[in-house]
Amino acid sequence: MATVRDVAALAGVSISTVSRALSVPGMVSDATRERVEQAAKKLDYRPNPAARGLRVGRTTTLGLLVPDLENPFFASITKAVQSRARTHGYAVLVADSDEDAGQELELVSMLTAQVDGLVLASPRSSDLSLLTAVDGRPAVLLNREVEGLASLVIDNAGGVRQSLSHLKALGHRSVAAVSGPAGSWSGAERRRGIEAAGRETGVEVVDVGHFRPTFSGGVAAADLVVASGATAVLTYNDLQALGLVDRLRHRGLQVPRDLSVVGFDDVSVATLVSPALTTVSIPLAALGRGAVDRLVEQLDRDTGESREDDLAGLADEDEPPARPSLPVELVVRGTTAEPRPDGPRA
Amino acid sequence: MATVRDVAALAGVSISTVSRALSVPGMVSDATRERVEQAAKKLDYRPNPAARGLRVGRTTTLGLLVPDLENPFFASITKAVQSRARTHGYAVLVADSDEDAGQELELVSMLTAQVDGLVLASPRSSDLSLLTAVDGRPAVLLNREVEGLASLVIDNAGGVRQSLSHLKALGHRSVAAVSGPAGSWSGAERRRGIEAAGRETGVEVVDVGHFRPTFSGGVAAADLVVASGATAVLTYNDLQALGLVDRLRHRGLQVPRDLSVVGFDDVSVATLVSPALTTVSIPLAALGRGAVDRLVEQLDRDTGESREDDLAGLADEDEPPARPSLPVELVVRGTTAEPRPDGPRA
DNA sequence: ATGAAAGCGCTAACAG
DNA sequence: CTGTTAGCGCTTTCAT
Repeated sequence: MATVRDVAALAGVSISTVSRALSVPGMVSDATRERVEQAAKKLDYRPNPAARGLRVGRTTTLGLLVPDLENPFFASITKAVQSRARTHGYAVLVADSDEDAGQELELVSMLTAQVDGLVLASPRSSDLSLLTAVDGRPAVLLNREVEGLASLVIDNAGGVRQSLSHLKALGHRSVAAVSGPAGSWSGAERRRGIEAAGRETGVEVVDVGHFRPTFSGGVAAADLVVASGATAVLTYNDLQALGLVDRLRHRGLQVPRDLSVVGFDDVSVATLVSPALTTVSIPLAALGRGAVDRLVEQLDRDTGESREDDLAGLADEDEPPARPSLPVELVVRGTTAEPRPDGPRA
Repeated sequence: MATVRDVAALAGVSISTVSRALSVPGMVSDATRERVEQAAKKLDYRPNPAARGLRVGRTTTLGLLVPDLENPFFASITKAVQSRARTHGYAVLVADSDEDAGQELELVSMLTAQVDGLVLASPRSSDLSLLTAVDGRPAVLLNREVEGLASLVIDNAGGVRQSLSHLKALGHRSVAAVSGPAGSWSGAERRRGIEAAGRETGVEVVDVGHFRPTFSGGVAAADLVVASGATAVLTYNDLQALGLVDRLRHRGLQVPRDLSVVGFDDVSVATLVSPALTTVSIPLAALGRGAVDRLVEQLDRDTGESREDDLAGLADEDEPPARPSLPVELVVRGTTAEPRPDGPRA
């Protein structure tokens, strides 16, 4: 690989001129800048990011930690994050913790050494572990809130509220709720949201317990849902909904005739099955982008923090930037309908 | 972050001793090593990878380039690659080209500067572009072969052969084939394989043309398949198969009663639909692992190439390491059955 | 076995 | 506007 020296030699200037011509173009004469640029192009010169990073103290690399890349939710997040990071000039190091809290923490400290900031998607570790692992370094939590850390979340409560309203409007009076994993932050949020919405709307909510956020989790929940006597069900996520529908079919029950089903996430398979799944759509791309933007903000602040000085600083402290949860949207497809006139089950 | 100097100061030794104690433990006395290790732990010292990289000339980072992270095939590859890379001590930089050949090439040259080697998964660019972009640097192609580059592929021909044999055994005599994107290397491989297998088995193969490797691509192909009069169809991938089945259903045709369908890839949704898809299963994890292993081999060779010298070197040249395509396996599920006794369609 | 010093490629003072 | 120089954190001769 060509270095500054090679370019400098070819252009007949010093290495610092090369550096300047390429990064602060306004600081050199047009003539030399031209020559340097040509020399650089001719040698296919690319500044060594490691060397620059060492000098400047920034790696222009972000770290992204996800629990499972094969989960379409995180695949989309990853796609959005790396795309947005690139537009900001950052590369992204991806690490998959395999849903393991221990590995998660280790990965955080591995990544920490080689990145400027971290995006932690749905981390499984405890609040405290997370706080100490991050240890004040730039980081943004996705789909999780921890006091003291920047985070970006979706409107979980709003999502389940929309679902319940939809079901009520169809005429359902008793709705089952399948909860997600016991440790899930968003699961807890949604459960709370469902209960609140149930009270508000006067719809009876029957919690059938915690189930894994997978197809088989949904299969396992199905029979309890049927036994509950509810005419509709809200699952923790789409995969569960799919498993539930499948189990129902095997039992000879039809969706939505015998039971209405609403998922959460709107993963792409939701439209590939029939009937297509009624579910809550999450702005995945916006989530990923937002996380990167927030992280880059932090990074920029750390760098050029002495701009408008105390005035701007104080204003910021008085009114911290609004940090709303991202809106979600119920999308009604084929798995919801009016309840059977003659009672809950077949 | 703590540096070597901090550790050296705390341990009361020189910085070079710290470096040695931590990387070549056998080169320092047990006593000092102990002290250095304790100091390092106490300060939570982590060698700065960028600095080490600058000195040693290796970044211990690998680059992975994929066309689309949201495609479950590549999500799995990514998961496997980053996992395997970690066991070899490498971090991985992920870049998504959005199926765009132009971006792909640009990303290769961006990544090149900050990684030791590249894994290029199903690259869309031309052979020549790829060759010049890689330009002799360590790289491994996944799911694509280019003369002059290391690559790892699956047995595409074997997969379609198994599919066709299965259909023939069920009694099918005329099978439609939906091709993938015109530029796809594996698509071409499969098409060739189908034709060869057709000749061998005496089954008539009707190519209905190229379609996008997506659900909608399958929907679009469905009517041509029906019109072809074939009693079964081989699609380019599972997503197509799903779309095809869906379109068939809308036309009032049943799978597998009216038409048998075989996909390719065995993505996880294949089992989530009903009937579950008969498809060709690919060893995703092995593919990802294999690519990393091959890349790391190259890297190690470049480093310590003067081990057994000419003898080993010559032996290697005479007999290049076996590079077989990875075996695939047909998994028969619900979308294939005997053809209707009374003719191809309903 | 250990320390001193050079230097990886780059940028940011500091001269001129 | 441009050149010289120091030094980011680390490994690796080269001495001792």
